[in-house]
Amino acid sequence: MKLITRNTDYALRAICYIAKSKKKVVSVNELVASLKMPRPFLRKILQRLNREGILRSLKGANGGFALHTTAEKIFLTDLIGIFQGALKLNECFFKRKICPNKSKCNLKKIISGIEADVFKKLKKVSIRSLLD
Amino acid sequence: MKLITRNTDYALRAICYIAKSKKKVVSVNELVASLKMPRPFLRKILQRLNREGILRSLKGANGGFALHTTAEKIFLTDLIGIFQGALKLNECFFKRKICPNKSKCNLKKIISGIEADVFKKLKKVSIRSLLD
DNA sequence: GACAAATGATACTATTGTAGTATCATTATA
DNA sequence: TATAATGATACTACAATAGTATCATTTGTC
Ligand code: FES
Ligand code: FES
Repeated sequence: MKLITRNTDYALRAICYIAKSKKKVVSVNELVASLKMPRPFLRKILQRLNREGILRSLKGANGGFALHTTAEKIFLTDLIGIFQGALKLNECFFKRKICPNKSKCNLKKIISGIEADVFKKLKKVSIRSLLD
Repeated sequence: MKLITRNTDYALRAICYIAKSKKKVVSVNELVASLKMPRPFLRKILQRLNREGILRSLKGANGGFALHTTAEKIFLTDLIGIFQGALKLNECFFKRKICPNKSKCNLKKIISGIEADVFKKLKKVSIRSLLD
């Protein structure tokens, strides 16, 4: 079971790199050279981050990607939300229908509690806090 | 992201059913009729649980499955371990090699903490505690 | 002993989610 | 206008999950 998939992880590294960079705007070329990630995959990820408002992009020569906001305001939960969908540890499988048990199910209560807890912790993790 | 996959979930329900049943030994027929799960899939799961020492099986007419131990001694983490492998939320993707950063990586520390916490909570959940 | 009712073992298929590629269009700078 | 960048989109590859199908073996009952 993975809490963080590869695209989230790559996104994280790329954003951290950009945040640490002297230059505001960083090209995919530079990112690929430094982070050793597959270029087309990384491009897809960065384009997505641009669409989602985490990064902003500049086209044309000398173009690249920059933070749209600051490292303090980007959270791990944002990235997980984008690339992995809402965190849902919890889902009743009972015949794939809405479960008649839902309200009294013990398991659901337990898992929901864990989920809330995990989310609370992840929500505190900003890019800034990962930069050392 | 799923904390509990379908085979773990089915295993859980089946074990609970057997634990609640008046009869010690319950046949797949009865389980399928009551729990409405796909029969061959459930069989595969039960056979696995037998091999893993959670259930014991009785072959031949009037055969079926019974708990190998008591409901107090079977934990959610056992089932997750069997069907989903060791819980590892955490794994550095850096070029798939062992990461040189491992010791100082902030992200790793955070995720490891969360993992330990989740595991601690799941470890407390016995089948008994799910029976109402 | 024959038959029926059960599980054991094993190999196969289907679906989904993740990971990654390929290509062409568009934009900005020099 | 050539070039260096991103935008958009469609496609392929791989792995994990979910499920099926079949035949062999064991056991109780008539
Ligand atoms: S059995 Fe449906 S939510 Fe638990
Ligand atoms: S970067 Fe390798 S463990 Fe975090």
